[in-house]
Amino acid sequence: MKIGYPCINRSIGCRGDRTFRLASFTSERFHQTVRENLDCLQQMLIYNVNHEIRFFRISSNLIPFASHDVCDIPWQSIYGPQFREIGAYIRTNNIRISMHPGQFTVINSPDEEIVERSRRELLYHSEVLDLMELDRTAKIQIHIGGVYGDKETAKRRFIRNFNRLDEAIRKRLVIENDDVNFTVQDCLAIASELNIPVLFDIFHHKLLPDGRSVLQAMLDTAATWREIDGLPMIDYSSQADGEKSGKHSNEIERKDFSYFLRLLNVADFDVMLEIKDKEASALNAVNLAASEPRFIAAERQQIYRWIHQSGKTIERKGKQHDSTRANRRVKQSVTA
DNA sequence: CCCTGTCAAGTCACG
DNA sequence: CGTGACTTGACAGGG
Repeated sequence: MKIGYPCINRSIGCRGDRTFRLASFTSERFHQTVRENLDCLQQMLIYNVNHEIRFFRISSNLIPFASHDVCDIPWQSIYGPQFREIGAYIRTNNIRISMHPGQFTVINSPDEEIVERSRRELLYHSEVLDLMELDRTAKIQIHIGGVYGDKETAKRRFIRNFNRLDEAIRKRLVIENDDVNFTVQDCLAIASELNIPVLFDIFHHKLLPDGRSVLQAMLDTAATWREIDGLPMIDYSSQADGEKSGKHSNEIERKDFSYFLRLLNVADFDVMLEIKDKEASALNAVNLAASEPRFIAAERQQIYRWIHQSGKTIERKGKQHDSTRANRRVKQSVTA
């Protein structure tokens, strides 16, 4: 198991996701920002290795406007040497890498132009990973997309459009359950047709359950990852205390995470912590995992209940207007 | 310095 | 119909 955090490190004084306004796009501005982002990426990776954090999500902002018409700069060749250097560091230190394109990447859209823009955005992501010469365990995770009033048709269109994507994209693409439209079950159905992995998001699953227990969802999604894809990835986060249902918590909750850790004894994953305070939680998580306490019999019942909560205890936002009540319910179901 | 309107992109739900 | 939310709030202009 590796533990990681997404995109930015808040304690080293640089960010790897600097960008600028489209209106202020110039060659100078572009190069300045890309240099800054790549240098910072190297610093973040070094920080991670020094702190035993061996999983990292690279920001989609690494190369701003990379897939936009405005960008005719051959960044692939210009920054090729630095990409190879970063890739060598990643391989040497056995770091797992993922990327997660934005919500504008929708390959099941009925609008062909949106599909094409999405393809170009995905191509940019695959180029970054290819330039680093990473094997196909470096993944690009996306959601299925929109429903457009007919989920089955939307799923069929995802499958059809996936098959039209470049091989460089297809070999890295993994699909993730979301919190409003497509469940783990939906993703598994699509994945079995396309023979691609499903990345399990545990928090989304609690917000949009499909009847599976957390453990069952972990086992079923893990089974979609072949040897060549690497260890299954999982997105871990939990409910922000006292906030609207669906909001990620600001820091890791030790108890919830320690229960989660027990499940990793059953099915091994690389764990991405989608938590606001980033590397701070990753450090905590690494320490918690390192000091993984022995399984205590007295906790068996609690852990069993945690494993088997299907998510029905959490109301969807919107249907539950009294969010504090929903949040209290979430908390109870986790800590009961 | 601080304030704030706005930002490449899509979809959906809320009010 | 306008706004917020989403993997990540930050940029940029004005006071």
